[in-house]
Amino acid sequence: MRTLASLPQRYRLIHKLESIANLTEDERKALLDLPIILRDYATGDDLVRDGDRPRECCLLLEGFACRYKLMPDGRRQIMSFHTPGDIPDLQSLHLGVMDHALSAIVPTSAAFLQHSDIRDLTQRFPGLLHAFWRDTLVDGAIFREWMIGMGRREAYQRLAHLLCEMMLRFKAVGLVSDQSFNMPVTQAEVGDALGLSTVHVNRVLQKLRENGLITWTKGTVAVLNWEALQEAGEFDPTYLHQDGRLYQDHEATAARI
Amino acid sequence: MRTLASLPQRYRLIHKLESIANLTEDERKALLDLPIILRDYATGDDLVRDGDRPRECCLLLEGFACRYKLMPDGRRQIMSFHTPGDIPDLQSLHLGVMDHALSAIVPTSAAFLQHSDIRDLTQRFPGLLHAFWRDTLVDGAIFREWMIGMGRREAYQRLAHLLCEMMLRFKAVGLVSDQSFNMPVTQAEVGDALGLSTVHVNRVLQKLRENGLITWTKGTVAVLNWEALQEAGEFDPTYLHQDGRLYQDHEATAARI
DNA sequence: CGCAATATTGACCATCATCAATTGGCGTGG
DNA sequence: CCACGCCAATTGATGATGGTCAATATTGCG
Repeated sequence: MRTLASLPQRYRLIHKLESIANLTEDERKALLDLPIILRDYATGDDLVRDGDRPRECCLLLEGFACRYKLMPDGRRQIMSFHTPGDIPDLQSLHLGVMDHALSAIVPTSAAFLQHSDIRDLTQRFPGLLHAFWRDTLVDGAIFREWMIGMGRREAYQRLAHLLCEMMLRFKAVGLVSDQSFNMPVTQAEVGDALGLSTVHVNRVLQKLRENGLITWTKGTVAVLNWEALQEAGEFDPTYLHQDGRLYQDHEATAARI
Repeated sequence: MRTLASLPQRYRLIHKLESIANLTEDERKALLDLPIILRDYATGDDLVRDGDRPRECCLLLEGFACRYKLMPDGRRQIMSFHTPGDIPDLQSLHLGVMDHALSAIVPTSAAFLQHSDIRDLTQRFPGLLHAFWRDTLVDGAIFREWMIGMGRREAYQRLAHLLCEMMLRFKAVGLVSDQSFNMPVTQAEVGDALGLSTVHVNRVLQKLRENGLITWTKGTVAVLNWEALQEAGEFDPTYLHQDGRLYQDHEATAARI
């Protein structure tokens, strides 16, 4: 049986969890010993479908995914974006039925962890149980923040805020370099996430560029003026609860593994 | 030291939890033995404030509360409504800092449970730990549904959807009789929850009444046509995951296999 | 009875959606 | 190598949902 330890991306989950909780050496080891099933997906494929009753959770290794729900008329609301290191359907551990779907936005590979294995793990390591619980709570906090955006922020702010959030989340898994990160989503997808039309996303994006806040080409976002971007989005990172460890040192963590 | 068992509303929490999970006799008893601190609040008071680092969770006994966040310009976004039986800040068990506030919408009384007592309880009763975790996950599912509403549903649908949700949630704690329930919120508060202006809430409300779907006087909502209301809100109750007993059976079955 | 909060109504306006057309990038097959 | 096709990005024009402002009723309550 294959385990997480056999993968080149094995450190992603550890980084992610350590961005929100503190892990012991034993816990790190136990995580890496998790048996996995690898699966690859093409753009647009569903990893988990609305209505499913999963018996496994899915750890993203490469690519980019989103959770979404379709309206009866076919329109789509995207509820979250997910980077490598995320376990977007961790909730399925305790909510039997999926009330939304998870799909790959670009070619994506994922490691599937059996619920039974996770239950076993969290029984042996209560610290991991709390880390996972905490992860689902941060998830909820992000939903709340998106609600605020859609309810009370206008398009320009909303987009700026999303970019700030993604910047920090990518940073937490070591995927930001030189103030840029890979954000491989179409403007239509951004619209579905922010509750805006594609056309409007395009126009607002142009303003962000005109104002010298960002650059966004070929799926790569470069933040030119972090201060101004935060201000434009009224961004306060508290809700991300990325305070698992005060000072993160990814190099050190990577070296240990 | 006072315990939950000494209160007339002691069964609210049990009802609530049993609407989403299955409790054993021992677990029910242990819940009722929780030491509590009682506090009463007037309309508009904060039970928990943005930025707090709580060491206790708050179980609503009477009244009605909401979680909200203020924008820099003073506008407000309400992120959830809470009925007696809810523990709206259960998340504070694992997220140190409050990223929003909790306030009383009408005179409200609450029983505060120390984090340490809850931790103790969940250590002795893993079933309760899972029930609490599940509760926070249902919370998240409701946030997602509200996001969908604000992103993709227009005002009329949005309001109808909210009423459907509240109906089922009140039902779960035994607070619906004769297709009516107490919804003591102003139109301004509904607006802050749905991302609408007070004026628009008023107009949409009138349409719901004109169409014979509901009545809403003196804080009491009467649902005149449940079918039509669900249809108007495109309401699908799956996301409330009010299938605690069913679900637990599946889990137990799964565990046995 | 009278104040204050809430609900209601009307007029006007802004953000953003919709529709439609054009451009540009890129891979594929001839 | 180029034409074709497809998808994403872009632009323009028009309109609708819902916001804002302001005034007036209504209700609750001390």
